[in-house]
Amino acid sequence: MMLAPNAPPTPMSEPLEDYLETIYLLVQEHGFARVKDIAKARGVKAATVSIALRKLSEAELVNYVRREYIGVTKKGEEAARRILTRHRLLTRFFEEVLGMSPHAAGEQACAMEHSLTDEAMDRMVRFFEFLGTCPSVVKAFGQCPAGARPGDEHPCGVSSPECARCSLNPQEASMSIASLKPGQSAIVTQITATGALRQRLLDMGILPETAVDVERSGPGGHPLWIRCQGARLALRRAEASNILVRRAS
Amino acid sequence: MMLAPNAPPTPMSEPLEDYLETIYLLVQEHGFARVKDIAKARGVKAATVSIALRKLSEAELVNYVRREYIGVTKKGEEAARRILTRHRLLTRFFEEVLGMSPHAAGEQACAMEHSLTDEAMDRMVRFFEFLGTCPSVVKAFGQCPAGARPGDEHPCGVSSPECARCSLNPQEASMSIASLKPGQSAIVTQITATGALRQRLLDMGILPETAVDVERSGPGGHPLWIRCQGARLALRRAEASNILVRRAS
DNA sequence: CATCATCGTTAGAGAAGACTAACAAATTTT
DNA sequence: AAAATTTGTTAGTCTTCTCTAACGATGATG
Repeated sequence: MMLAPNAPPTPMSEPLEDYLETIYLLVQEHGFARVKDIAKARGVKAATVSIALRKLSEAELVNYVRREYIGVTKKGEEAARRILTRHRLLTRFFEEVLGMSPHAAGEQACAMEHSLTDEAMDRMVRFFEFLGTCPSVVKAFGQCPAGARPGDEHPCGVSSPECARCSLNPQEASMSIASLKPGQSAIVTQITATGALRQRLLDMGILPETAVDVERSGPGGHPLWIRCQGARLALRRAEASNILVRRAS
Repeated sequence: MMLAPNAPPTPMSEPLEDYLETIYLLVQEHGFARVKDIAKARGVKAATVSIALRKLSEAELVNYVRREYIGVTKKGEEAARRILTRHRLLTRFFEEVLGMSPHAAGEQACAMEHSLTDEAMDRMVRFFEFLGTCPSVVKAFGQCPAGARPGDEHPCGVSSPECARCSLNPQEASMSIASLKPGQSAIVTQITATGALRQRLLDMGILPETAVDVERSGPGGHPLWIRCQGARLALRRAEASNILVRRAS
């Protein structure tokens, strides 16, 4: 299976990863990124950002000529999305599973996003895939009163009829993204790929419960263009068939 | 409620926290800690450890005279146990919940232990308390084949008879550690305390599924001495009654 | 068009953490 | 007891990230 060789990303320092992430987000949100805004977002002085930009530029992660437009390169975009995906995944864990506030969950995710290994990320995604099809688990946890003592009445008996996976029409449930038509939207439910391909798809931001829009879908060997988390991605059909979705409701 | 004022621990840098943690573990394991061993454990040169020791000493976290015995102060022990408890908690999550190998789980925990907030820790402990009484959840996740597709046959329907909490004899299930006799051992199942007391108990290493041994248990107002994770702790009865245990099997 | 405010850059400094090299102290061998 | 090895310390250097201060460049305004 011919794949982009999954270039071992040059190890980047945490601050630099943060700058790259910030720049990516600013460009996505406002169409441009200024030194001043980056500095404000990261809580540092402009001078510090200037230096960081030079380093990111040397590493070919951002396109940038002194005093001019700041853009993220192809390579930089990949790295930024990699971090951002980890951020999203961790935030969801702290928010949806542990029940923290969006703000606290985001802060916690920020602190941990740099050190989440590929393996841990993979497992966490599987956990979400599992929870997504058996949501009664998290529900039971959420309803379980915090201070409850053993023996207390509480709703921990979850029954399988609630299990979305079991009660789903298999035809509908196992739809792959490759079977969608241009213009259609869907929600990722599961990534069935394994190994390097799985990691690559995850790094691109394809996580369970992520919205994807199909933009172009050629027949046969043509790639599938999708939008996911604000970015355009091209997938081969062999890759796309490993992404299961449900139609957006 | 008169409590140790829960001194806002002087913010310590990550490397220093790591040194302190290492020293604590070495002392606990071998009875002493040498510069050489600390350096080896942390993967740095002895010279670097020397400097770190001076800083830890200035912060009154370790007792240490040049070229002499290296010991951890009371204050240092508290800080070390705080980190170590986070380490244990995260390791358990990656190992028991996500199913990673002990080694990979430990590495991942190491990287994250410094940034786990009090709130996230609290919520995570609650999650474990929940899982401890409803183990079928993790079991179902573990058995759910990784690549399974929706519609596949799989064991996600967990029934409440498996719920330990529901089927436990309430009398036995809600035993507090305060009701144990000297010499008896038990496993923590739940910490019912809230707020600062809860945080303090957690920081001392009292987590669900942790073994505790009662050493001395005076009647009435006398404190309860327990061993937990290799350390001796003195608890007031009011504190101890907030720790629920089951007898060690 | 001249002036002024804003924005970005450079230069210089400082803290933290690590390293190497040289040296001092302690322990073990011979 | 002397020599050799091991262990720990100090001094000096390097890198990374941050800051302040001073200085250009850009663009808006009177």
